[in-house]
Amino acid sequence: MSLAPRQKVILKIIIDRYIFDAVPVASKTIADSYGLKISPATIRNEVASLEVEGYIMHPHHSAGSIPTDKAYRHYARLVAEKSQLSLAEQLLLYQLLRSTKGEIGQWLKLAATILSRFVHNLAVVTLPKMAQCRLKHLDLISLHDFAALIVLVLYEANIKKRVISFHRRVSQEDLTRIANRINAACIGKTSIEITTEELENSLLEKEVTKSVIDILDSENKAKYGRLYIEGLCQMLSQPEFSNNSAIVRVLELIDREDWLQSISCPNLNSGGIEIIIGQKNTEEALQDLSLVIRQYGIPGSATGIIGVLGPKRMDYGKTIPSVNYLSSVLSKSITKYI
Amino acid sequence: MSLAPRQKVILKIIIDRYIFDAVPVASKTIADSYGLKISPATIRNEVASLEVEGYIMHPHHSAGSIPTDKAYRHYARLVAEKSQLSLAEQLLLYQLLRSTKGEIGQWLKLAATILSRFVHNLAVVTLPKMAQCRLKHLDLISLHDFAALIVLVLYEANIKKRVISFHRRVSQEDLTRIANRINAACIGKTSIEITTEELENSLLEKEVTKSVIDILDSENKAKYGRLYIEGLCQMLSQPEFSNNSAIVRVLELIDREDWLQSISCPNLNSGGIEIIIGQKNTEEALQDLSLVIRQYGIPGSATGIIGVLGPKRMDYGKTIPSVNYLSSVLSKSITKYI
DNA sequence: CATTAGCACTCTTCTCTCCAGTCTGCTAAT
DNA sequence: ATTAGCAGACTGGAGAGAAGAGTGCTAATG
Repeated sequence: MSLAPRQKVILKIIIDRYIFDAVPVASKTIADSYGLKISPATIRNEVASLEVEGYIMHPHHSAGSIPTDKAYRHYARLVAEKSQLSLAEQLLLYQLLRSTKGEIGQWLKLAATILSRFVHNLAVVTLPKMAQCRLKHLDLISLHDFAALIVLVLYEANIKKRVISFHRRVSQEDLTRIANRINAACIGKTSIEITTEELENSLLEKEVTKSVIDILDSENKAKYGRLYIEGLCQMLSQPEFSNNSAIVRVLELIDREDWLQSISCPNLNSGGIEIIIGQKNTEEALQDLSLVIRQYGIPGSATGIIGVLGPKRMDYGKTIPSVNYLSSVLSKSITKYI
Repeated sequence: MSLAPRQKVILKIIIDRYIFDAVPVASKTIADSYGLKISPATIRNEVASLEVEGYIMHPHHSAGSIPTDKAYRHYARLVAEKSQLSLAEQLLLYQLLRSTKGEIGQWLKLAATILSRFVHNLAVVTLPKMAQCRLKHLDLISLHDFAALIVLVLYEANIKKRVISFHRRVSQEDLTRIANRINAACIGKTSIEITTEELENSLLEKEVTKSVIDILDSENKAKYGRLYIEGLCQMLSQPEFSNNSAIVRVLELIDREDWLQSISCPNLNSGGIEIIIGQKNTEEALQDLSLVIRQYGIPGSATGIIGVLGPKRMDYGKTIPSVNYLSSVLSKSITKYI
């Protein structure tokens, strides 16, 4: 059932207000502010039907109204279509993002920090990642006679390293020779394509190739690249986290490396923004929280995600366009690094 | 003034007990437990002199005793000399540490996780780092015509990368040639030694060399290598953090990248364990906490640190030998990676 | 018929008090 | 030197009461 226009206005006021000060909104407050020319009594009637429709609830009998998950979702859908950052805000974020150079990881971390400060919640950004990693360059560097460092440069400018041990002495010359051979044969290939090659002449070469495939495979298995999380204390300063069991729940969640992987985000691959509010979260620890995330990067090639985690009572009107904007900035700038 | 033997016993009981259950210790509790054959009244007399000496205090007039910073320091000094992990504990930690392979960062992170679970507090471990970084290997990998990825392998198996942009087209062949020349001339050198070289023939080579020096320099500037922090929620489950302003204070501290750098640890470079309790911390946010850290690695070559952060009321008897033991294990195993 | 004023009722929150429990500090006795 | 005993101090929780905020309902109003 659709809401009457005035109900929509009242609902919006309740949500805005509650997002602002985290206090249940009284009918008098609604009537007073915002120049609505109706009395508290009328508002109470409307609020009663909003409650029947499941958009608001009361924490106790004689308390003001607070929005339900349904209301937040309704609100977020509206906001996602309409809200944009002002030019000044866009410029601010853009300028802040330019203040580092060089390393993509540092830069994405900066992006997360900026986002978290801007929306006062926790920000997550992942390194961009290919669906199937391809080898760009291989180095073998002798550590000592019986061990070497494998350095793998992937497309997306990502670097993986691993130590490999040998049962016999191996010189740097041997290693260089093997690296050259593998580079010549495997550059641009995925782990599957490398397996089909039959380049292994020596046992050593075979061993190294196996490690390379192993590294590529383990990289492929991950849904996202390395995760940067910033602004924990931004989020935890929110009144929702005044009792510390809520804090511990969040900390335990993000202590787990894979928490982001287990969240299902159907819109993400199509490039849309994904807004998961409250109970809709499959992850139990997230059921009092909201997650706003979006993909960035070059679809089909390297993609990462950027997003915000916070209480359901987050400022969607600011958060959603911020994520959208930063996602597009990252998408454009990422080509520099790849 | 030195304490009488019985005072020492009582003091130890108070500290042990308070570390165990975080509740002020009453004279009756002391008398009852531990088979002391003296009455609460006698104990109260002794406690009174302990208070005069500054070893204990009372949170309010008729409350039990809690240890002061001075008491903790006294206690920690004793423990640091005597305590050792049991063989079973050593074996446990050792086995747990073997469960990963390949990448040093992952391994150190695992070490931090194990330590934090073991002592129920926050653990910090840094990547080992040379006082002066030396170049081990340089790679230049073309990203596109106008940009390349500089990959620097340092001793300590540490890898640094940076994107460099050019004003004209540069092919992979050019890059490889430059990389070979720089490798030939600079391997094993520090940033200072490289500057004195006069190998820059082309503008391009000059530019790359400058970047290399820059990367080495910025690496030199840092006091410690990359920091791994684990077990935040272990620490925050302690009763000391039941009010969340204490939590936010800690979070704000470790959000700052450089917090560890600003702590002065005179014992660290001589290889000893450093125990900084309460007010002795220069960092204000740490003044209610204790930090137990120690160097590991190969002095003069690559060294890192490993330590534990927790409330002053931490289990020094377990924490100190754990840090000691893990530091020595890391020192031995680190050679595999370097 | 939508709107509103008025009022009874509910629930929270703050403060105050009281009481039981805990523990110390002191004194006098051993 | 040690201890028993007791007064006094402080905490923490329970309970009561009052103030305040806000709703739901009803009846009146334009």
